Amino acid sequence: MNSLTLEQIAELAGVSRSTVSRVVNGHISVRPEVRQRVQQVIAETGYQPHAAARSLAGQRTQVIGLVIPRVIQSLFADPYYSLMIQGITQACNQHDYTLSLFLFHSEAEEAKLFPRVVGARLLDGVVLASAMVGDPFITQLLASPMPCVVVGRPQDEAASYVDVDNVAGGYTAVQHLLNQGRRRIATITGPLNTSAGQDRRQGYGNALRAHGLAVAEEMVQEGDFTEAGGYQAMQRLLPLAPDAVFIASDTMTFGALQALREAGLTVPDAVAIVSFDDLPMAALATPPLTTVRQPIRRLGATAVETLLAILRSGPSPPRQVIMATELVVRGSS
Amino acid sequence: MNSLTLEQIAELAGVSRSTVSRVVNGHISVRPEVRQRVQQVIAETGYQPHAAARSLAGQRTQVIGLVIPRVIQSLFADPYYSLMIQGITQACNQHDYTLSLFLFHSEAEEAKLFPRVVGARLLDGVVLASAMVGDPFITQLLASPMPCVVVGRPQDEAASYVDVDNVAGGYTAVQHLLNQGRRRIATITGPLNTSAGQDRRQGYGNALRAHGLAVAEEMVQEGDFTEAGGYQAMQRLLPLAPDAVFIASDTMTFGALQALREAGLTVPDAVAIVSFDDLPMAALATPPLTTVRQPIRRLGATAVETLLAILRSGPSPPRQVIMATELVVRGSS
DNA sequence: ATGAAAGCGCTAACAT
DNA sequence: ATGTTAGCGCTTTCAT
Repeated sequence: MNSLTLEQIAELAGVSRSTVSRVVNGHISVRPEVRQRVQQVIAETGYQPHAAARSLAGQRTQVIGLVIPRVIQSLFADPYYSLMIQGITQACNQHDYTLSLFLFHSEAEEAKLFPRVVGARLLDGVVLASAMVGDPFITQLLASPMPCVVVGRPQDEAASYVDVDNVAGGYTAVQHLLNQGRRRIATITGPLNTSAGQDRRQGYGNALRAHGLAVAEEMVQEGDFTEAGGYQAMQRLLPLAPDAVFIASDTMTFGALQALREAGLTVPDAVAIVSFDDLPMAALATPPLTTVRQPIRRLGATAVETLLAILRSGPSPPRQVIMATELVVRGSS
Repeated sequence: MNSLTLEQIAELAGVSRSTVSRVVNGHISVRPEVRQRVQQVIAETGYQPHAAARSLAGQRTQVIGLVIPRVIQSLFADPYYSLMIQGITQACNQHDYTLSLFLFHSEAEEAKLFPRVVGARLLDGVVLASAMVGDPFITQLLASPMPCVVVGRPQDEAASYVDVDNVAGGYTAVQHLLNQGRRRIATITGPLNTSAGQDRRQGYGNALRAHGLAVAEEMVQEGDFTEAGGYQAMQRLLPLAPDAVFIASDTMTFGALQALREAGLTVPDAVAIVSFDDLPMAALATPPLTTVRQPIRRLGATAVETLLAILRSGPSPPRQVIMATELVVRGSS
């Protein structure tokens, strides 16, 4: 079906190579009738341009990378990533870009693959997700000339990024609990070396302080965004007898619910819970979760679109998009 | 850091372009001292070959594709995919291949992207996952000259594939329930247009028949591998008062447990459950799940390795790998 | 063992 | 509006 070249199409259509190239790339300066004829031949033959030849001559690959540095393995299993990837692929498909996936399992892999990611010119740009603050890969990547959009809030404020307003999300969650009359409000945070972990914890503190309450450090337990981590963090919290917990992800909440069940505590009567994400499973939990919804798919799609905008019109000024969250009230609070 | 070309490295090392190329590609016919000198220069300069130029001249891209046709969106959120992707990326990283991800959200996208996947020569080969039986994309793909390994059991027996023994897995699960003295054993199947759905259901039937029991069609409820689907299927099963259920995926089991809780039925006392996958969450459920473990990561890695074997030594004979499952007994049975 | 040279299939600047 | 031409950076015969 296809090892035709531009040259052959040109011959079949009785025009030059350049004209075919112009048609393929949608340039304007081609007479409609000629364009028509060429398109006809292309359709009949099933001609498909050779990607490598195009990249070589044209200096762009139409490929972008999704880079996920050193996720803890169980963390990547969070449906969060699947949803983000769905948004990313959808945007790529729509804009005729191909997505390459770089998932690193160790620092050694990061180091080994870094040159290939930035040096082999096989990527026009990169979406960087779920980076731990201070990961050397990110630092290097942002310092390189490779166009890059971070999903999350990078330390480097000159970087382009797409994020949800995690501080506001955390604030809203805790405010909701306060409004319900809860006062012994604990939190299970995400990893505090991620921006999402930090920011949601910040929102928790802000809300308490806004209501004249102090943050008790023992009421703040760090989790790791996994179900097992949520379970353990909740167990550490139980002796403190909180009447509510803000948990920084739905997945951790599933683990925390388990710990509460084992302790014989009912939700929301004994302990109210608000969590974060609104995964598809959140509505199906027992009880259904009150949770701060973030638009995960759109986050992924927006990251791609932001990257494409940078590819079109240059890296400056950095593009920074903050998306809103929305509190979804269900049975757990 | 890098827009060096082979030519420049050659000059710096005082050799010809060809020699540098030989060193880069590990050919034998280079004097050790020369090789050394060239490698030195490469290391010092951080030279990285240009991927597109290489592909164009060398006829191979060192990129493979992971193609997932038309998943229902919520299905892709199953941690199963994350785990498989982890195995796939790990194998790719190890063998210096890049992975491109093609995730289709509609038949229109499949049709639009098919020519790019097989025609643009940007892929050396393809791993095809989670295909529905009879999906036109698969038919076309297997008919094309693109080297391909299916994860699952394709209809076309001439295709190369990697799968777990789903029939045996289902059999073992149900046999376990029979051994516990259960007799009213129902099943919630996967989608019956997938090979995994079909085969696990087959194993269920085989086990019943082996014990002299007949399959009652109303005890077989089709699910869709999602939690919501499991919930609904279990609700349909409740009026039939099964004393055990074999559920074809852990994710569906989470939904089914919810339905049982709402009905006030205890697991395993009133209803015993065996499911399939052994996701990380399975051990944390209430109760912990008895489940048929399948080596999801290794499945992904093996698919890649099988594909690379085909790339090395041709498509025939088709390579077909069947991996074993293992029953993990926990609290739900 | 090494170098010279001919492409791989395309884009884009230039010429017409 | 269209054709001509010079690369893009590499691999791979073919000489030597």
